Amino acid sequence: MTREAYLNAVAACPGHQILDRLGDKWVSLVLKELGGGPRRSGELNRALPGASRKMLTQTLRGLERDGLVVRTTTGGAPSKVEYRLTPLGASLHGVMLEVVGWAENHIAEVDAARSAYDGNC
Amino acid sequence: MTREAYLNAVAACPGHQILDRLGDKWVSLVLKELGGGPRRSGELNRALPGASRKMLTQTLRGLERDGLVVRTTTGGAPSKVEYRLTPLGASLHGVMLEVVGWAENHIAEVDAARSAYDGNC
DNA sequence: CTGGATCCAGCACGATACTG
DNA sequence: CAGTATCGTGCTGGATCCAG
Repeated sequence: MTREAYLNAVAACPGHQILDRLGDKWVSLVLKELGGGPRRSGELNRALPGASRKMLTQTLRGLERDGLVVRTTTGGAPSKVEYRLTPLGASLHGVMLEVVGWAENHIAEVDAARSAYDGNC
Repeated sequence: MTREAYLNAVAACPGHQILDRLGDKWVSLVLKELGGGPRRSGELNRALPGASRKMLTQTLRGLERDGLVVRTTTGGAPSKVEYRLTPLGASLHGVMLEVVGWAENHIAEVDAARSAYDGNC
């Protein structure tokens, strides 16, 4: 019970919610893609060959729900749907880029540490 | 095969590796805890009641392997183990704090968006 | 005190087929 | 073209027991 309460507290923590989102496998990729401008659903599918349509939709729904992405439907026979970042989403994208920047600057150290660790056992 | 190749490419991306780490449920909590100074294993267990010892160890091993955390054993009968952040780890901790800061500044907007989304259905 | 090994349940994800 | 529903499965993570 204590555990459950603790877990709830953790889940309610703002930082954790966002960290969770960013950690989500596809969120960062979608954010990155959308950071380059609005995209159609099909374009995202093609740009992210590793993501099943299910996951893509799921991810986009989540982002939409959080107000990070806007979904625009231009209903026609060949339905067209466009996704684009909201200002809020763009802002988060910016933060994400900082993390990515850190990663690129320090990945060498991490790799070195990994090699050392694996080598020494 | 294309998918697999793509997934490998994604996995190899520095940004993704770090994002994955930060997104890991316990990493952020451990980082936060260790950001307050070195901790003994038992202390971490008590500080993070939601984490099973298995996950804690697993998480710490990962961080250690990445050179973000140092594990110091003072072998005695009652073995004592201390974990503390490396400079690299502290650096990542700083980046994480930026994300957390963003989260705290914008969580209200996210919550509002969620309410609106859930309300309209 | 620390942490590895094992067993098992829950769920997250992918594939497929179907609606509009 | 865009999205949903269903089903099967592989992996993640928790509980427990055991060793140093």
